[in-house]
Amino acid sequence: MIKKLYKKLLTLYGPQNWWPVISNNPEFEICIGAILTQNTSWRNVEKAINNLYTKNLLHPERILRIPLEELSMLIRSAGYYNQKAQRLRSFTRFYIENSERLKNLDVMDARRLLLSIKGIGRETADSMLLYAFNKKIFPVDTYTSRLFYRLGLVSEDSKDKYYEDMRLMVEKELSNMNDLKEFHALIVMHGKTYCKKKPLCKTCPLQECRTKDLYI
DNA sequence: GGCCAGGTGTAAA
DNA sequence: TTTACACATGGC
Repeated sequence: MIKKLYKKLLTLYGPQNWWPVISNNPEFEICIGAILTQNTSWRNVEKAINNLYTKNLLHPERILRIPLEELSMLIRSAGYYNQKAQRLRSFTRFYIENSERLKNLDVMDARRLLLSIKGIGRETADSMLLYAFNKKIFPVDTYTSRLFYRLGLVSEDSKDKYYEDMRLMVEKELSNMNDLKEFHALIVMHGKTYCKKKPLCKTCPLQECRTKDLYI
């Protein structure tokens, strides 16, 4: 089922080639982006990342050197800027100390480590692990939860409640790293296009969805 | 002008 | 253990 859905989305939208980066420091930039995009549209995040890039701040040591208030203003467009500036800091401090160790750890050990940082929840941790550290894990986001519910794969649209179930469903069927990256990106693309909170089912190209009564 | 976006932490029930 | 709320800008 998952694999079929993946193929379908791939045919519909083509490879997404996530995660988009602009600096020569993808690993750190992706982690920063993962924090900034928490409950925020990527469009708003891009502006913030561009600001950081322009000021040459997409480096752990540099980003720690500017005043917190200045950092907040640079990422203003990404929303929750006071909170996120603090989160960027605490993550970066962790990153400087642990990034090398992270690379050598088993996925789940690395995950536990990331989750111990304040401001890094499951989705953010899993996004970092997959896209920045190239570890095989599937990040479940709001679009995944919504789509899986509408497909009847989970009994309600609750990301928190079924996070691990949905993650494992995917990891069970997709073992290739690139497939995991693409699938997550494709779900977001499809979500932004059709599978919105106010669904565009009439025109949604996913037959498997349209035939379900649940897909409302 | 309201709704929503690639969530997370905390406090109350 | 679940639920409610704070955090906040910008596009449609």
